[in-house]
Amino acid sequence: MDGAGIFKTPAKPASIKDIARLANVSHSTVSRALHHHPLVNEETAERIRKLARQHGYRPSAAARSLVTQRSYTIGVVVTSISDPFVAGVVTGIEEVASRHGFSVFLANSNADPEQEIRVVQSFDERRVDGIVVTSSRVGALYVPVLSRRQVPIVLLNNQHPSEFAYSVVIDSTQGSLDAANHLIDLGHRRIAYLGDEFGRQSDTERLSGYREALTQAGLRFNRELVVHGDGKAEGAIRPMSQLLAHAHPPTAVVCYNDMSALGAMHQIRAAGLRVPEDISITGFDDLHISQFLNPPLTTIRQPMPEMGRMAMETLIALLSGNVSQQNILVPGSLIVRASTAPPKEIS
Amino acid sequence: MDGAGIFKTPAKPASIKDIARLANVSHSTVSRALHHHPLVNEETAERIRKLARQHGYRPSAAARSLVTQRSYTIGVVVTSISDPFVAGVVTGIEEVASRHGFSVFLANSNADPEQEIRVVQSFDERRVDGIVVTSSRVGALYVPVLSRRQVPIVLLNNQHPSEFAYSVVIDSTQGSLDAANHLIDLGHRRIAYLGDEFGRQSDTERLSGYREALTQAGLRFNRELVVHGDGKAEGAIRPMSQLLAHAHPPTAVVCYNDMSALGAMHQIRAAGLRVPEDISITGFDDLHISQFLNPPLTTIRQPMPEMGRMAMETLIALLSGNVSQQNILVPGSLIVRASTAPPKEIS
DNA sequence: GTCAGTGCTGCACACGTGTGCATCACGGAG
DNA sequence: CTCCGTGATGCACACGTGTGCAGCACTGAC
Repeated sequence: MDGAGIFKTPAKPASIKDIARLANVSHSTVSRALHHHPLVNEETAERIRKLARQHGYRPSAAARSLVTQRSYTIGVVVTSISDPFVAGVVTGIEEVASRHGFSVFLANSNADPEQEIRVVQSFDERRVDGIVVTSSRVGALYVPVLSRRQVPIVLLNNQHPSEFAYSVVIDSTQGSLDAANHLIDLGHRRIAYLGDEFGRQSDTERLSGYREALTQAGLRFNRELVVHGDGKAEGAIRPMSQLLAHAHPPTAVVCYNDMSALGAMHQIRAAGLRVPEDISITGFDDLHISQFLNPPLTTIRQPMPEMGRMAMETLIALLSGNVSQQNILVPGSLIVRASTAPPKEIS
Repeated sequence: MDGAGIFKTPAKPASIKDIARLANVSHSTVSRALHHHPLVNEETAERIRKLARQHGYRPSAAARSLVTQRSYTIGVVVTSISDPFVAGVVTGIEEVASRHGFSVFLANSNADPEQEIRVVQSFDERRVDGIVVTSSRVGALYVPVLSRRQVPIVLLNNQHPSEFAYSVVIDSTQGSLDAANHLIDLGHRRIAYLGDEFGRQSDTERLSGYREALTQAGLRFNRELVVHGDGKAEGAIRPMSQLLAHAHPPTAVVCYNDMSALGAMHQIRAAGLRVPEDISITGFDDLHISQFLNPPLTTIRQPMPEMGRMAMETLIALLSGNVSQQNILVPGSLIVRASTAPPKEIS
């Protein structure tokens, strides 16, 4: 917050002028030599480059970006990097960014609007060339920044889809429908949905996918079988025990994501029941750990790094002036594992 | 890699001179007004600040850092942000950094020396005020940067501890000793160690902690019960099946970390055995998911965000010229859960 | 009326880099 | 010898901000 205080002065790095002095030329010539400008004599250029190498000269990105009006940095806002889904996405973003010479600023918002404002302000001062936002719940805050400077913003699995032009989004509806259909195919008739009360857009879509599957199969939609957690494992405990306390508990649960599924399974075991013998469970994400769970989790895979890559590539396309597909809808894929099985009895 | 190409020019943000023109003063006065310099008339200062607010003026960090010789950025190098341990640490780092007005550059090295060099070079060009490195295997690469510029570097759970002055490290030896002692107290006599072939320093320490526990308990150390994975779940499959194929399989396994334990448990079940009835398992880290596993994992907790916070606070202390404790050894704590139990029979 | 003091403001430079334009040396053609 | 083209280099400015120092207007004391 303050950043003030007495600072120990580090050794000043070599500047372009230092190299120029050593080579007995002007700093312009050094600049051109390092950029392989054709107008510089090849011999002197090589001599300059050698000197620069020897003295470990690194051009100051700050000075350069001051004149070029381009920082070659992007800002990434996430709710929490501890969220494994987010981490997977950021991996993809960073990979593409680094390959194209961009550095990435990472900032957590903790889903706190005030913090999110501060983050955007700092990105603004840093003059980032673009911004990627994952799973934000406060999309509206970006409008001022977007309109004042023309910084391209790409939203990834955002909760306010219509607000912005560019986005990468998983097909939640279809994924959830696939998960529910899988359970129906196995013979389940009483299927619950365990959602995320904070997942404004995605929760709505996943709920409607689940609902559509029921409708298509001629099953009636039961409000009592819809409960909500917070998208985390611990948050699934209460809603799951709520389902278990029901007079006719479900034989299967479609969970908002893998972490919710993890918490749900934990609570099912705590109640002395087994997965999938007593209750089948599906997740959403296919986190790396999900295949190693006991039982391994049936889920809808989101290609997280790939989605991150797409977001960053969209950003780069925008920065290059290329027209880019505005809204990318990414299909999920059903991964069947051992957490789902036919129900014990016809209920 | 290139970063070149035709760029769409975004709207140029308001500069300090624009505000100066609007306020009919020189840019110096604007600068002073915004910094609440006492020599500026309070009325005009307020007028200037209002104008700046209205026009959404944000000072350019690049220009500022050019003259102040301070970027208020730090670089964080990690092997992979997808690693949940790393993500936990970065959360702590980012929290403290943001609170002190620092922005953080995040870069993955993928444990690739070449990539790590590129990362350090880019941090160098960005003139970061400090660097945090987590779990690096290639510490020696930082020496050139460290010596040329005087950029403070803090290493977190690094594998080359003696190379640098400042570090935050978990007490691996004691943690591993605690885990092994816990198993011995439960009555286990044939205890295996499943390590990480890449964890140069930490693996050595955890192995020696395990070994010391055996010695103290009067148990003989058996080379055949020491196997190595790669610190990831899938990497634990092969060494674990190796242990299971042994003529006298162990009744308990001390694992290098939670992810290895996850893979080991998976393989144990694949062999038709149960945890903890047939084999007890301990981990190291206490990842967020570990409490929700089936069975919940007994492990040594590393306070990941806290360690990240300590690393960043060390950095800030160094930047403020305060002397700081050079090497912080963080104690782990044994968390007993259901993956450990007394052995079935006396072996 | 002069002078010192005070309160405020602008000038001018610095930070490190990129680049349009002028300049310079040189060589060849007329 | 003059003229002009060519290849290489430097000058000078710009980018946006911070700051030492000079300078201004005004006030009050003598």
